[in-house]
Amino acid sequence: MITIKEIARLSGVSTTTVSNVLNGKSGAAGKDKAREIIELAHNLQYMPNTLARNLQQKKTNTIGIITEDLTVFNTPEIVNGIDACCEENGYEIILANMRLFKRYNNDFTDTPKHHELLDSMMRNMTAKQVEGIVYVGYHCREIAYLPSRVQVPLVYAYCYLKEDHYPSVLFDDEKAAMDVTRLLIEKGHRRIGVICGPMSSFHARARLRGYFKALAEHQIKAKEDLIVYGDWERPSGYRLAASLLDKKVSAIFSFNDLMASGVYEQAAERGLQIGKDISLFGFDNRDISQGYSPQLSTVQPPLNEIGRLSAEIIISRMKHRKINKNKTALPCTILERQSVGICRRRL
Amino acid sequence: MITIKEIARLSGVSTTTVSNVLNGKSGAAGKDKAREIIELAHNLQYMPNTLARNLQQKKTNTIGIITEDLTVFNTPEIVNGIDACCEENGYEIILANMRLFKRYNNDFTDTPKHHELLDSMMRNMTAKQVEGIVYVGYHCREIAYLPSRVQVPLVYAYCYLKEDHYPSVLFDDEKAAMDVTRLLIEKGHRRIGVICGPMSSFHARARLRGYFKALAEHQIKAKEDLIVYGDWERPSGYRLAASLLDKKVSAIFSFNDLMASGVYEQAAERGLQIGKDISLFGFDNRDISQGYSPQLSTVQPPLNEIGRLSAEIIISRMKHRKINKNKTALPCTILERQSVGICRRRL
DNA sequence: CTGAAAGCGCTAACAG
DNA sequence: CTGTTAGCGCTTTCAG
Repeated sequence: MITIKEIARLSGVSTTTVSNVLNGKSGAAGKDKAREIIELAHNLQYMPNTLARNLQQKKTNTIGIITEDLTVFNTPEIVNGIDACCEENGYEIILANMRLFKRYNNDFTDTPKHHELLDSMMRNMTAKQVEGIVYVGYHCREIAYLPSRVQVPLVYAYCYLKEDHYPSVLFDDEKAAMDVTRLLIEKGHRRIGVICGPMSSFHARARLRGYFKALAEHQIKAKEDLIVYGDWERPSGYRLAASLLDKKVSAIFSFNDLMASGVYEQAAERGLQIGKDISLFGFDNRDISQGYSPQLSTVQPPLNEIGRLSAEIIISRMKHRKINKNKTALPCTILERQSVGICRRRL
Repeated sequence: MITIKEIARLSGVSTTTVSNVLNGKSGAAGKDKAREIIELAHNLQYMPNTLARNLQQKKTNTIGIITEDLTVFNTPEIVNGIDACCEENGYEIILANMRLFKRYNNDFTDTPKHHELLDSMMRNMTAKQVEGIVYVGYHCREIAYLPSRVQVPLVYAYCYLKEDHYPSVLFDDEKAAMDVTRLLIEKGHRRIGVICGPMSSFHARARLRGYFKALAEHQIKAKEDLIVYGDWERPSGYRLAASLLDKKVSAIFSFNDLMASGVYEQAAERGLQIGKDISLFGFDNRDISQGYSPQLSTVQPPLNEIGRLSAEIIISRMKHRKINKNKTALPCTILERQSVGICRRRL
C-alpha cells in the first residue's frame, strides 16, 4: 500500500506538502506542483490510512451500534435510520451484533452471559475510539443491566433502562392504541374485543392503557370479558378470536399482526367476512398484514425515526455535552386498510 | 483516555513492560510488578487504543461488508452468517449499507450513481485497512459493474458478476425447484402449474430449468400453458392462479411465497381446499408462509450458510492467497408443510 | 508557500 | 526480566 511518504519522495517535496495538497488545504502548494502530486497519487492508487489519520487527530467521527439481534424483524430498519442520520452528519458507523437469538436460543435477557458479552462489546467499541454508542434492543422492554465503565455518550433505542441513566427512544404504544380504538369507535363500534399480549410485556400494558383511555373518552364502559390474553403467536389469535366472536364483538383489536392473522382463519371458518361482519386491527405492520384479503389494518411503528432520533441525540450530546436522560416516545402511523368497516350492528 | 505511557510513568517501568504485561507476554515481568501494573490499569480504566495497535501491527483483522440494502428481507441473515464466521476466526467486521432502496427508490441497479457510491464505499473500506470485503446483494442477480481498484480479496454473496472476476456464493435455485417438483410428482401430481417470475430474473429462469428437469426425469411432458408469469407480487398470484385452476392443475408451484399467498385467496373463492383439492408450494420461506392455514410448503434458502461461506472464502484467501473465482451454489432446504397432499385426481 | 520536527498510542527488535 | 530505540502513516506546529 502506497503512502504519503512515498509520494513525497517521488515528487521531491515533503510529506507535509503532499498531505496539504491531498487534503485540499487552501494555498497549499504551487498549482503545478499540486497538480503533479494529485496525479501521482491517483496513478499510484494512493489511499489514505484512516487508522493513522484518526490516531493523530484523536478523532474518529464514528459512532458504534450494538444490536441485540440484527435478524429480528424491526432491527434493520432502526439501524438504517441511525446510519442515514450519521451519514448526513458526517459520521461513520461501526456495527456489532450480539446475535442473541442464535447464540442463546431465546433465553438470555439479563443473564450474566449477556452482560459479559455486552461489556466486552462496549469495551471493544471504546477501544476503537467510537465517540458514541447506540444500543438497539430487539423489542421494547426494560433492561435492568447497566453496562460498566461507559466512557462515551450512550443511547438506548427500542428499549430502555429501569432507571433513567441514559436516554432512550421508543415509540408510543399507548397513543397508537388510543388512536386505533378511537378510529373503531368513530366507525360505530362499541363492543371492541382486544387480543392482548402477556401482561408481563411493556407493549401489552401500554396498549391496553390506550384502549381504556379511548373508551373512557367516549363514555364507553370497558368490559373485562372482552379482553383476552394471547402469547403473540398466530395460534393464540385463532383460539382467542373464537371466544371474542362468541361474545358478539363487532371489532377486534389484536395487539400484533401475527395474532390478527389467526383471526382471519377463525372468521373464515365461521363464515364471517372481515371488514364487513367484523372489523379487525393489528399492530406492527408486518409483511403478513398485506398478505390477506382484505388487507389488515395495522399500526406502523416509526422504526426509521427511532434510529434517526437516537443518532441525533448521540451526535448532539457529543457536540454540546448536553445531558439528557429522558425517554422519548415517537408516534406511530395508523394504517387503515380494508379490514375495518362501519359497524353494522344495531346498538 | 488513559494510555500505556501514563501507566508506565505511574508504576515506574517502561511502556514496553506495561505493554508486555497487559498483553500477557510470557515471562514479561516480575509477578509483583505485573500484578501492580494490571491493577493500576484496571483502576484507571485503561483501554487499549485499537487504532494505534493496528497501525503499528499493520494488521486490523477486519473484513468489510457492503450491503446493497440491509432492510431487504434476506440481507440480515446473510450478514449474521458472515459475522458468526468472522467471530469464530478472530476477525472483526465493518458494515457499510448502501441503502439503495431508500436512496434511489428502487431504480438504481447499474446506474452511474450506484457505481460511484460503491466505489466510494470500497475506497472507504480500503482506507480503514480491511483485509477483505464481502459484497451482499439484495437478491441474486447478475452485476455488470466491476468496482475499480480493489486491493483486497472480494467475494460476492447473493449475487454474482457477469464475468468471473471474483468468487460468488449463491443458492441453488435449479436444484431446489427440481426437488420441489419431484416431491409433487411423487405425491402423484402430473399437471403441475407454475407461477413463474419474469423471465428477466435469474431466479425465475433457474427454477424453471429445475422444474423441467424433474418432469423430464419422470417422462412427464411439460405443457407450456401450465406455466404463467407473474411479477413476484401477491395480486399476480391471485390472478394467475385463476387461469391455472381453470386448466385443472392438481398442484401449483409458485416461485415465491408472495404470489403463493394470492393462490390461497383464489382457491378460497372457488371453494377449493389447499392441501386437499389443490397442492401448493412457494419459495423463500417468508414469514407469511406460516401465516396461512394450512401452512405453505416452501423452500428455505441457506442464507446463513451463504454468509458463512462467503466469509470463509475471504478468510482463506487472505491466509493462503488462494485464488478462486468460482460461483458456489449452496443447497436449499425443502420445507414440506400441510399445503401439499397426495393427488386425488384420476390420471 | 514549504519543510523539518514532533508526536498520536502502541509494539517489535534488540541490547543489557 | 527490563528498557531503549525506532517506527507504523499521518497531521500539526512553527520556523524559514
